Amino acid sequence: MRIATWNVNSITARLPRLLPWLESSGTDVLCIQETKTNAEQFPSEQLRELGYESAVNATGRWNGVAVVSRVGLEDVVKGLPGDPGYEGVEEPRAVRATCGPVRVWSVYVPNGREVGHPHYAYKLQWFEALKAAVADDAAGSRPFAVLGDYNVAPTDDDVFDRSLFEGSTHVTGPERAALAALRETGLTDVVPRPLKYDHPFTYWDYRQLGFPKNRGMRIDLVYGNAPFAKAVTDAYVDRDERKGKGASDHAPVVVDLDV
DNA sequence: ATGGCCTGATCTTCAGGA
Repeated sequence: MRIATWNVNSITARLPRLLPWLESSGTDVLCIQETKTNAEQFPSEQLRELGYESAVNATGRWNGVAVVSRVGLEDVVKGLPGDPGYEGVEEPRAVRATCGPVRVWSVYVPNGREVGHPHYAYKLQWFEALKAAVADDAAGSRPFAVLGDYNVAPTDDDVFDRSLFEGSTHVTGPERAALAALRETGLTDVVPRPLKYDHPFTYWDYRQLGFPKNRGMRIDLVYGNAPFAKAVTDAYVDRDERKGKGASDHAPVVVDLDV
């Protein structure tokens, strides 16, 4: 089984690349983030024509997540139990589904904006809710993974230049501690291999030649439980999908499983 | 080749991204 996660930065804008990529890559299950659409405008019908069912949690121009699968789609849960919400509003940042033998969450962790900003506190609270929501499955015997845009670089090697991130979000102790706490539930960071260069970056800023200069970050992560991690036969970043016109600023992370 | 931001809405400017 081939499973992937991809922050598409608008599924409407990305559709001309997403649909061919699903087929050419042979992806069975795709976790999508930043659909930037509401559920009604999500291209469920076009995906269905390719043989994929969709579970969508999306409400408008911001955020939005989905799981699309051609190997079954059951037990759908839209939204994170215990989601703290931001300024009193719960945002569409999580959706869960069981796809054949594997259960997945597609998550879009809050950005945090700046250290000390209310959005940063929200980010840390959201991680706590995520941990509570996945703990049982993380410790379970069914292959299970939380895939998505975590908006945290787990180590200093996961950013192109640590010195440029001093005082910034995505690299702080509390954010990395939240990742560590999540792993304590029984999850392992399934680190993909890079297809080029030394670091498996998954995001490159659109600005200032970020991609050609490989000024990237690894913030799109696959956290799998023990049965999931044991079944992994390969994992890589499909950086080719970051190339050219009409690319998202994130590349897909692809994982092959023997399940 | 991989080339100096992109997206959608509040729409000719802006918020948000990270």
